Amino acid sequence: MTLPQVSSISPISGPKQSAIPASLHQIKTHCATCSMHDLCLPVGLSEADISRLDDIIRRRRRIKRGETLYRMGEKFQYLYAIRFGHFKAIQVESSGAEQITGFQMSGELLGLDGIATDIHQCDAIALEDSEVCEVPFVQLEDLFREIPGLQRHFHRMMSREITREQGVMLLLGSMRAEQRLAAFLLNLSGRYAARGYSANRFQLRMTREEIGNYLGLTVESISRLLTKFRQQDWLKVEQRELEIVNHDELKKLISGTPDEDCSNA
Amino acid sequence: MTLPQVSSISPISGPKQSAIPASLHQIKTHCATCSMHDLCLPVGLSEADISRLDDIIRRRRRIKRGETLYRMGEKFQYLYAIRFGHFKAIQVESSGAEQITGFQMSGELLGLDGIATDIHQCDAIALEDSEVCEVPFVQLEDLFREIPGLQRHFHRMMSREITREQGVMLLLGSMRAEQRLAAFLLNLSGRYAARGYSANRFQLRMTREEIGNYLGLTVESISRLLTKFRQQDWLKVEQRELEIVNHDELKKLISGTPDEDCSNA
DNA sequence: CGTGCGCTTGATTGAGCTCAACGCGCGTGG
DNA sequence: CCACGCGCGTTGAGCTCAATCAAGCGCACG
Repeated sequence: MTLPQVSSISPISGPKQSAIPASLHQIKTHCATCSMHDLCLPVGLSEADISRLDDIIRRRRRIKRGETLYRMGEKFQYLYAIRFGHFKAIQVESSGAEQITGFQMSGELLGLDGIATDIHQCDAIALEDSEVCEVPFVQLEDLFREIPGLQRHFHRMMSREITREQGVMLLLGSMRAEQRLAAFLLNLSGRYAARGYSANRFQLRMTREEIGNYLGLTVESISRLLTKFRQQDWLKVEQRELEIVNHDELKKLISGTPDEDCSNA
Repeated sequence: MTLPQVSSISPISGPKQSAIPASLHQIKTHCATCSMHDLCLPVGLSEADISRLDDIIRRRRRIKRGETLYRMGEKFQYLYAIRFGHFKAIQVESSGAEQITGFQMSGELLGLDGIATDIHQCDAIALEDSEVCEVPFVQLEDLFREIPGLQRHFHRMMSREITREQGVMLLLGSMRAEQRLAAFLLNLSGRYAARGYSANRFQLRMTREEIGNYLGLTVESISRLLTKFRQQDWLKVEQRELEIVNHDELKKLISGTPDEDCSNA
């Protein structure tokens, strides 16, 4: 029940907890002081508007590692903005096969899959102890009518999710194993960079199994590829600790067509 | 240069052109009389509200087979509601590799990928002579503030696009070739059924090449699989003409895990 | 101190790719 | 009118990349 340890993730620009009385912290969520502020919210939103948003976000939820935030088939009521932590979203097929459709991190939104039918279409599971803001969607939609900038921002976030998934389709549909893993690692790298963390050193929050599942590969393949990348001095890997040593080679690998000869044919 | 043969797709409930003066047809789009009405619009929208929507849709566009509706990199301004016809959306990679991320048909929306950055992220190409309504997005967002039901409906459509893509990720990430094709055919079947066409007999609007690209397989694989399905009497195929004979076997194939023994282990 | 999970590595297999040839229908031009 | 080329589809043969199967290691945790 303590305050989230925002300091532990140490964004480049730390929260400015300036003049807000401590007592208020317990009843308001304070988007204004959230470190993920500028990922969740449009730039230039007024103090007053932020406060109105705060007003409808009545609850924060802590989700421990391995726990589910919501499950497929449950009624959809809330969107969740991740304050800190990591999640995976998984789709379970009738046969029982699981497919991870995404890994979400702080500043990203969970629950968009539920809007279509008012029923969640996938499970969201915490990869580590995490915290989310619970945003009642009906009230959020009401607020859109009063804060056009917020509406626009929300549409952008949904659209970004659509294009993100299109990128994954490209990956799954037309890349070979090496390329998939390289693309995955660079994607993580970029997202950490956008959050003010190192683009080159970070911790994998998911197992090899989960990476493989996401990329349409097996654990063994992931393991072998990581070994290979390490041997080529493109990365350093030790358990979950990862360092990207040769960003460029990984990039080349992705865009490099199987037939390299087309460069000066 | 002839008119698209709307009659050839013969929806169950044809447009009711009742009492509207012919002259008006040229300046208004008339969602009310569009046969895709109930796919595009929320149920229970008032006449007045529909008319307001009509007012912002100033243009219909005809797109001939093979022409692009919009291209990656172009400025995003409009959403497009397909009145009739079929499109494919393709993502082009830096290396030049193409990936088809979806096939859209009448009553579906195109352009959602552009909202995030105001730049289209993929190409939309007509698979046959088609017609779309051009909806200026900025004005549509304004309208959302005044017609909550329309806002809600739009959010549902975006969310449906997200879950649709998640389904494709499941397909690409964890299904074998047979299952992918079966899932694809049943998906088409369901969508035609929802439009009042036959669920079991329809025409493929795309080449084998395009199907393969979409499913992460080669033309040859698609061809072989179609032959196989035909030999098992699950389908009849002749050129683009397709009839699903054994719906159930196809369904079983999809959900059937490779190891069948887990049913009563 | 065992037990299990996550990870790695090796050996083998096989699904789907690649390459190649061919057929068919259709439009185009001689 | 036929010849030709071309796009689309089919089929076969061989190969390859990643899956599967199998074994073992190390660390965390009861």
